Amino acid sequence: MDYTTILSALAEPNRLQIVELLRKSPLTVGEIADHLDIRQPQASKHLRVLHKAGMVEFTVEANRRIYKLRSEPFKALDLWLKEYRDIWEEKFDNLDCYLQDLQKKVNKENEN
Amino acid sequence: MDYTTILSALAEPNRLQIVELLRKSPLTVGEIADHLDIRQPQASKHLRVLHKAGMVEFTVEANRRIYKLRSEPFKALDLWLKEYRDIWEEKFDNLDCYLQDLQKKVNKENEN
DNA sequence: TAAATATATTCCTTGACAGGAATATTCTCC
DNA sequence: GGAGAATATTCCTGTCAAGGAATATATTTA
Repeated sequence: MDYTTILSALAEPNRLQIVELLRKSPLTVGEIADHLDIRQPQASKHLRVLHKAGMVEFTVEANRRIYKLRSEPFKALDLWLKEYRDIWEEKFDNLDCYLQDLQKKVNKENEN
Repeated sequence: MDYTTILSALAEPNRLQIVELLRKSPLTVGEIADHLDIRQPQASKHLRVLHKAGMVEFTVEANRRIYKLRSEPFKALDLWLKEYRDIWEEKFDNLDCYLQDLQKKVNKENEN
């Protein structure tokens, strides 16, 4: 899954809004369509694009599907964006470095 | 400048590559066209889109234009992405919280 | 001033994609 | 099993964006 897939999935206004909605809580297709004031088929189609991009997943609940965000693409975007941080964070003083290293260690320990 | 503008600017493969290139160093239009193996007019057009999205700026140097990245849209994306961090960083232990608060204080002091 | 270089712009064509409408599929409940 | 609800899919149409080719604009150099 490459970046342009994720980015073009997010570039469509309705899909971006869907993602914003799902950030707060998982939702069914109908609920999403209601919130965005779009018709159900469009909601389904947008969700399909998001799903193919790996950005959402769903659980089947009777004849409804409950969609929620997946973390991986956001992690990927974050990783990509990290590479650009030194464009605007040119200044690293000692305390900053110390805290960042310490933070990394803590995160690493939490993975186990 | 809203997010979808930035995202659709980045969603095009050639433009994403241009951004990746400019991350390393500023470049002229011709150099960009060479690197991406595209024709000069397409490079100009893509740069125009990136410029309208506020992602690049240029300095005029004789009859050449030297393009470089602007930091603002990346800051904006980073800010947007921050809102999604708790999707995958669900676990906050005490040490984590302590360090994050401390980090915020440090950043705030650096702004002055 | 003429030629050459670097870049931007315009026009045209083609392909992708979003929305509308209708329909198919799947499940629940009576 | 039939009706209704929730969701997915298909077909159609219009719009928009990217690439190609040609041209315009600006700047340097001879």
